[in-house]
Amino acid sequence: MLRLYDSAHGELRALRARDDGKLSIYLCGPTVYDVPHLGHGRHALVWDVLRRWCTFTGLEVRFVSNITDVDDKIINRAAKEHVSEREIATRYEEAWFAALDRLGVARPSAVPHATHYVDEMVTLIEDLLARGAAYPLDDGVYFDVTKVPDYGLLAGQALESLRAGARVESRDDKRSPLDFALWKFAKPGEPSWMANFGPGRPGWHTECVVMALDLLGEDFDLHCGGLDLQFPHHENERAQAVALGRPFARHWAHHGWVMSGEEKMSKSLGNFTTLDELLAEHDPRAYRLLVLRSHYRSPVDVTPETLADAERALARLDALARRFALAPSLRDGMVVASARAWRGDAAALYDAVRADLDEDLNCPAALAKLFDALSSANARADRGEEGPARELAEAINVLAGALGLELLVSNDEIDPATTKLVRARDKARAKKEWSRADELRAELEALGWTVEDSSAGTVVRRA
RNA sequence: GGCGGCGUGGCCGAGUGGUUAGGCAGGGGCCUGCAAAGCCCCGUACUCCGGUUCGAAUCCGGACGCCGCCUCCA
Repeated sequence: MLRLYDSAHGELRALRARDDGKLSIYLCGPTVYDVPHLGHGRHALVWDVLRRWCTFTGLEVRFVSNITDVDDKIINRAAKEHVSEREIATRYEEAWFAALDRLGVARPSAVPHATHYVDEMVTLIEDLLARGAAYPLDDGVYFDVTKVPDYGLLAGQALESLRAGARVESRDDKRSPLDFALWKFAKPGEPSWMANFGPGRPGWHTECVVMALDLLGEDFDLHCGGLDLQFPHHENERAQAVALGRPFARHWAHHGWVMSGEEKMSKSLGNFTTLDELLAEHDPRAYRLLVLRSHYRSPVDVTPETLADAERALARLDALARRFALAPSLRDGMVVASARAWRGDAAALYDAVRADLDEDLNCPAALAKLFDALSSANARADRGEEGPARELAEAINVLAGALGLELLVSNDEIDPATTKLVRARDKARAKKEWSRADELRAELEALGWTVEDSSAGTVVRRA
């Protein structure tokens, strides 16, 4: 049974699903007004790993993640570029999925777009108005946070203390400075939808609550996202559901930041690296490995050094794949459990990895087990224990794949000129012409190949 | 001001009352024509000060330092 830290209760809790054998997850997706950065990458990777692992262990996972395609930031950008909001949203949604595809993040089961759910949002706001949990002002409809007795649950603070700390410049006529806009009345030139309380557009917090309830139903299992969304976004989603008397997420989980040096990486600080910039220089798997090597709730420091470190660790995994000629594990997307038939060391490895992941998704500990096993597989092969070594290597391959980390045997195209050099070198080595063999190796390396000798002769791959 | 997190060996990073985390880098060795890959061995770390305990990096108290949330943010 998977236990996860539940942000609403501040403790580890068994993830008890509404329906046996199934898991419903909602992840707040991006507001598509700019290209994704490393923080978005971690956000996507962390929950991709959870989803993959749960799928691997036999759960049927429904994973919903939205696209916020109407928002102030999209409107502002559209105005700046003199193009439509729709054009901005489409452009950056494409950029989002392009980057996530490269990271090997599986597409969600469903990707609701806020603009397709406006009618449902209007209905929800009408309901809140009817219940007296919302009230109109001249620029929009607001939610009355005092109508939710445990408002502040996710913030970990009582309403009073939140109010005292409120830094937001507040309209005097809001009942509480923490009241938030459910609906913003239309301003000239902005996209708007009809509603009997006045034309306008939905507030962000209303979008997610509607889409989550519509696609996953009441009392769905897990709502996750970044720590920065815990308050106020998730608090406010929940508040609306509570005010409506509709059970919302059973569990809440939040992941930590990507740090750039000592600071949180964020748009507002302007210290972010885009995913495209990262992927131009690094194997996407290296970023996944780097992310997996810290606990999802801790900050992860992304620097050239930590990336290089992850790349070299990845090279060891690939070397294992080469040695045992392992087949790619992700050919069909998700790896589904094949661990039941495992015996011996492979079974023990699976148990150990599962124990780590079951305890709040402890990926760093699980990876440590995989690396232990990697050494063990190589050592056994060195000793000539081919069978057990191979079984273990294959288990490592499958388990890494279950985390979305695919081990790869390089399949570089080898051009005729290179083949010629390789053959010449093998010939020289056969005749024990060592200096000639070394010259040819240097030539190959100058052409960008990594050269290794094996029992089958010279093997090259792209450095 | 309120709330929360963190401080582990050269670097990254788990753990959390007694037992090797793991990776990267470094040193030594084996293998190899030499390399590469791989294997073996090695460093014996937990911010500081008190306390609890047979025993604390791990619990409690305090100090110092760093970070975050309370405003858009993954």
